[in-house]
Amino acid sequence: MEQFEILEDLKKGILVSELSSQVGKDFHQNHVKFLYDEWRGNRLRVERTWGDTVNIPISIVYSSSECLLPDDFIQLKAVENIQAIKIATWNVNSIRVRLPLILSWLAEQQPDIVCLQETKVEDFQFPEQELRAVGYHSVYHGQKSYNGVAVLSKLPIKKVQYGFFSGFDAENKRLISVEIEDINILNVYVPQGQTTDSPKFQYKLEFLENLQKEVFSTFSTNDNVVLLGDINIAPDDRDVVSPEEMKDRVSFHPQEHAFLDQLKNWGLADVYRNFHTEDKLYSWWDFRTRGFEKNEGMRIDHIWMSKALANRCDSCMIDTNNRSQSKPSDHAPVICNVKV
DNA sequence: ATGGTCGGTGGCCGA
Repeated sequence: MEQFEILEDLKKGILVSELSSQVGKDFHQNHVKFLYDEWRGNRLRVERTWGDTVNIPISIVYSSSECLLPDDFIQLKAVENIQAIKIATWNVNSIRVRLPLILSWLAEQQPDIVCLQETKVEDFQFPEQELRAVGYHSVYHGQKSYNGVAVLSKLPIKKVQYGFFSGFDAENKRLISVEIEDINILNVYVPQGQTTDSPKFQYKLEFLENLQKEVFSTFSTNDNVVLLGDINIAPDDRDVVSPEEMKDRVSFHPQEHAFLDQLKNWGLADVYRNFHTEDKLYSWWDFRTRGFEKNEGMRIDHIWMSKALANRCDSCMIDTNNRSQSKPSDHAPVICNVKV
């Protein structure tokens, strides 16, 4: 995306006219949209000097009636001013139905980065305008009816990777990766798997193998890596209602646990467990059995972080509040805080 | 409780 190329100039600070002539004829909608997003989100400083006689620049706060002028000096606010980055993951089970709940949740929680799964919309139907109006950039990778992943961010998104680097499973939109600040995030919706005797379970295992390859071959253990999303695996006995009943079943199968062990061995940590060690703390509850009312569910939505990042993470919680509101998702958001 | 409830689609599927 073209706007990433102007980030360095914007960090140093530049006149709108200079930026425009530097970029040349490619200075079009994308750049302008990006600048206004940053300004609206209070991440862009706009200094205006009126005429030649009065040389004291005035800081212009965004409003819907304001425009950027050629003589405005603009600068992205320094990263040092941000003390922490709040990152969330949430399987929303249709972004169209969930949008009102998502908007009220964004206003309440003010996360910096939100990774969504099961958006269930094609890209042309993604509610980009509504999210931009409340200060979020979005990148999305969707399809009709099923799957679909997206990342919302208050901070500029430096790079986007749609799907697997290898091209695996291109027809299912279950993975989107982004680079924001110094953090590489892989947002994934792992296949559910149905039952262990189903071909869908074989697909799940194949998907996990490819996901592992994606992480291990793209990054080194020293990189700031976050693998998060609807992982569709309950890691241990504490994460299901009955370990005995779940033994060898889908979402609790030894082959799925082997995948999580490999993540651990490579150097990733399920950060939720750094802060909460009790059992029966779930992130998903079955609609059909009215699981939420009985607190019968599974903890299948996780945030896995490489060592350096996990050390910067000072909290992680499952936000069950909005699960009690009208039209909830069957998943609750998982939110963590990463110090800068 | 081997059902139940959601969401999306198009005349049943996936979770």
